[in-house]
Amino acid sequence: MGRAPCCDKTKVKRGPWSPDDDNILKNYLEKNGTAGNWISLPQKAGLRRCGKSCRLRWLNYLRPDIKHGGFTEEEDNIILTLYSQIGSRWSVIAANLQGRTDNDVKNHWNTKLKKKLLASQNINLISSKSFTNNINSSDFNCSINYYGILEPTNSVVDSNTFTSHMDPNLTNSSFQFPLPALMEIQENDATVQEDGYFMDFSSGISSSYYDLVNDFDFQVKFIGADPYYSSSSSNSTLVQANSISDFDQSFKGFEN
DNA sequence: AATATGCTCAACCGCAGGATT
DNA sequence: GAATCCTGCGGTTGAGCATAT
Repeated sequence: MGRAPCCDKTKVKRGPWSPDDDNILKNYLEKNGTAGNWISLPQKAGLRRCGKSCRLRWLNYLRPDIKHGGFTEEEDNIILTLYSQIGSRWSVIAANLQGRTDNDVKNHWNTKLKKKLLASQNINLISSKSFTNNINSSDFNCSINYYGILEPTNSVVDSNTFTSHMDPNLTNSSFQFPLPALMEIQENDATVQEDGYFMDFSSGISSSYYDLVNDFDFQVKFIGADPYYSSSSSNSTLVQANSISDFDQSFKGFEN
């Protein structure tokens, strides 16, 4: 049995808000506030709307301090910087922009900034730098080198994010850098219990999970533009492998 | 002018987690 | 400590508009 719905969908109005609905909600909130309960608010205010819908309408549109209209260059830069640091934590990013909501920032990112970033990557790839990360702990020793192969390209990788998750019980590393379409990954002397690797080419995100039983030493190369790339996320391709040989098999065709 | 395609953004959904009972 | 309620969040959807063919 699933979770009970927050309201009876057959008895509430859905879809776009009318100016009348907006006025009722705005007037009620200005007089009474939420009284700490959005769920009962629509009934008290005389609105045939779900409480969650009222909350969203107020926070994203009706609040007096909301800034409507296009984003400035400065705001774009803040979003790009924060996204590169913390990823899609839109509420945190929005909190750094006066009068912007998480929904606004998210929409702006999805429709404008992502494309802007990708366009800039195609130029910046020429100046990509190699990336090295070393992780050490008493039980775990792993050296990872990521080499960006510096070559201009028109191919697009749909993210600038490459994330590697170490065994969370020991250490955890997450880092991001411009992901070149041509790159070489070399991983040596990691200790593995359960091999699990996946690459999601629609997002450009790759993860590898390490545990602690078997030693291994391997090198993975994928060279060439990503043939799995699709501009539509609904057509995303997930390549999954349970072993290094499976993983290598998945990359046949990348290699020269 | 008609139709197809792409883009934007408001709104919805389900889930996680904190608060309350 | 368990169950329930409520809020806040990020992902997704789809109507309406703009642009291309």
